[in-house]
Amino acid sequence: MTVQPTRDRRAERREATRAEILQAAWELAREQGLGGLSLRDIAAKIGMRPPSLYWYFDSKHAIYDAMFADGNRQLLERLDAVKLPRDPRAALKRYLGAFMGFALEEPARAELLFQRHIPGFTPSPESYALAEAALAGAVKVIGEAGVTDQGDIDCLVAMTAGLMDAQMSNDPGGNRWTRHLNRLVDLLVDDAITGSTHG
Amino acid sequence: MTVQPTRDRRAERREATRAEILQAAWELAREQGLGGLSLRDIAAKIGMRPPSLYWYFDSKHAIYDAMFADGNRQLLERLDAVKLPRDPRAALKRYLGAFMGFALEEPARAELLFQRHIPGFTPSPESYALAEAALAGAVKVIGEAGVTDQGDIDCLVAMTAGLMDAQMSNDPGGNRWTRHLNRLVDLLVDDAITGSTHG
DNA sequence: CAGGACGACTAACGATGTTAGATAGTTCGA
DNA sequence: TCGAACTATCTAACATCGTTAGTCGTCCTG
Repeated sequence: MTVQPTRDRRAERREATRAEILQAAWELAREQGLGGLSLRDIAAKIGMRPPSLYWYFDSKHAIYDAMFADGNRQLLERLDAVKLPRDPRAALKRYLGAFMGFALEEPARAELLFQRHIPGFTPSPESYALAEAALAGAVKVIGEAGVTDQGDIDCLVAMTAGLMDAQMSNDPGGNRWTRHLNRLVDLLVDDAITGSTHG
Repeated sequence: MTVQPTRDRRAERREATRAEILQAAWELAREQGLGGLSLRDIAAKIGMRPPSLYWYFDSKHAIYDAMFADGNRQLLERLDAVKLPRDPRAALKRYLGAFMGFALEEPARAELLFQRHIPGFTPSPESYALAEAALAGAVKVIGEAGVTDQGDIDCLVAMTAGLMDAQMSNDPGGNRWTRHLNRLVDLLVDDAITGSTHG
């Protein structure tokens, strides 16, 4: 009976190269925008020829998909690390604020995760599940703040996304829109709560 | 002394061909999405070879730019035609509702006008001025409803865009998000007004 | 040690936007 | 009226892109 190797060095190496490709892709996306990402540049950055990338990814979209999953994992990690105040309302503000901070700190990442910017790209179900997990986290905090009606939740989410989008598009690096987050959260949550008690 | 021609038939013909190109572009954008637009398809649709398009437009981006201007003119026309109720608040709701209706009735057009979807495309100053004119119209109606603070205006605009974006992305053809427009308008306008009177 | 999986390569394809250059047809001034 | 200039189209070609096919050495394994 042969001794089972405790590590699969080949798989480790393969995974390491995959990670290297993704890292190069992220760097290039940061440098020259998400749309200007080319397989040739990625390959060049890690000392490869473009076709070799196909050993690790099925297509360019597969790379985008891996980046999408990657970004959402970063988001989940960030949101998990947020220290939430006891007060549910304050917790909600902190949570959504962290979300916005995450989105704004890396435009290319936000472009991939929150805007539909790559023509023809749709996240795979597995990757999209990560995005839904992040949304589910938000819904949980929203619920703890007393907002449970789906319509009210939709409003909160859309409003947050609207602020984030306007901020990214029109005033990146500033706070012209983000500064209104807390006020709008109060407004919507108050209205949702009083509305629900009235039946 | 020569008789001045009352019409420049050549210029008319040229302008007609330009319009024909744009119409073909719109049709293709509707059929196969804004991103899937190719000069070859446009040329084929009007019985031309791709390079001939360059006699009428400097580049593919120039075609996008003309479409952007075109779409914004449609928007301005639509908004101008809206019959506004006397009541300023109702007028605002009607106005923003018309805006949303316009955006949702043709996804490809909305994609071009309101989302940043074409990599590397930025509207020319002249075309962008049209977009700003549309926004100025909204600001006017918002002001007549009693909202004059820039922050409050930003909130209203971002909220409307957020609803529209969510609606287009997640439930095209439905009203899951748009149905909240009037309620949110009331909410924001009320808050803006009471806030301003408090100094 | 032999065979197969791994991991890279070169060559090439089809599609894209775009440029260069030739060529008809049209207009207009000398 | 004739030739020059402009208009409007074409063909040929290029660079770039994502992608596929086929090849070759290397490493692990049975």
